[in-house]
Amino acid sequence: MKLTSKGRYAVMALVDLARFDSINPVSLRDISLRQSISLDFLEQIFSKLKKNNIVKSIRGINGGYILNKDPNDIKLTNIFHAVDEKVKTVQCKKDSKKGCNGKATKCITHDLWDELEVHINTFFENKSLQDLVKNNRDSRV
Amino acid sequence: MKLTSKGRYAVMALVDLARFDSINPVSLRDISLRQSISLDFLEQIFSKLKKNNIVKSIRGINGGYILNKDPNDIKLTNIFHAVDEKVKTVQCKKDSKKGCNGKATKCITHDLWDELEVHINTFFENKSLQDLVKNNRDSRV
DNA sequence: ACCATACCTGACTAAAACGGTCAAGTTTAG
DNA sequence: CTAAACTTGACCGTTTTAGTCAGGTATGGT
Ligand code: FES
Ligand code: FES
Repeated sequence: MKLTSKGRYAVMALVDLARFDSINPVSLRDISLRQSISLDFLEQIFSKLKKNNIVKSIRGINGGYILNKDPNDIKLTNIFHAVDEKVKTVQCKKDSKKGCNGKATKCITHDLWDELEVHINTFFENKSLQDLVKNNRDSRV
Repeated sequence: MKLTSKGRYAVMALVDLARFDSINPVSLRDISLRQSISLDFLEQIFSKLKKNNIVKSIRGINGGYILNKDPNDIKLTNIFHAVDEKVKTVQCKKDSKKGCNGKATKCITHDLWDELEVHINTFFENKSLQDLVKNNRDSRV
């Protein structure tokens, strides 16, 4: 299971973006300053977000990024997937017939981790960017 | 968030132990062989489990470990806590007034991670060792 | 035309975490 | 008295993390 800074920052940056992009594109510099995230790191992250069609870029002066979809249609799952944070709790390869112990049968705890995986993914699938923006409406930076 | 081999092995080993400890203490050697876990690593893990009163040790020949509580009373939460796998999704210190960004206010995604933390912990609190043993009754190694 | 702004790309790296191993015990049953 | 099993703590190679650095390229405002 992975939940690292990359994923955390991705979500943070997108919430920021969603709140400010209504008028103009938002530059990474602004996000960097507002959220205290390294600019270089943000560029790395947004490169991936762009490849996954979550944001669009506008180059040149006054350029920046804008969302490529409705915030309601951007689920946390999508974001994590874009930045390669996989919620993977089982150790074995899902399709393989072998267990994580190298034996022919699944290990003694396989079902448990699988259940947990579903549990967590459900959480991420039910949360959209819009939900997060809504919760932050009153506490503007 | 952490979910590493140590936690996984701890659960795996305890399920194994729970299934075999009815008659005699179970030696780590046996668990090691049955579950394909390094013996040295198991010793490290069981040392912690013992400190947290989850298992008892019986020294000498024919010794081994036995559970220190009813399998129904051993929740996964307890196991993870014992081996220092903390389900910690927020980045900031909970009690601190400062956010993970160093600012005075909580970061824009703090509530989200907090909610996730509760979501996962609930899962672990509702699962006991007994539940896992039950599910493996039919598929004996 | 120019140039500042902002996106874009890839290589690089210090530090931490992971997944153990190794060594040197101590305790107890048989 | 000795072998089996627990006990403790140091150690370490590899991988991942969380960025940094260095150089681009595109574009629009003046
Ligand atoms: S996690 Fe799938 S076999 Fe162990
Ligand atoms: S996670 Fe608590 S302030 Fe960011």
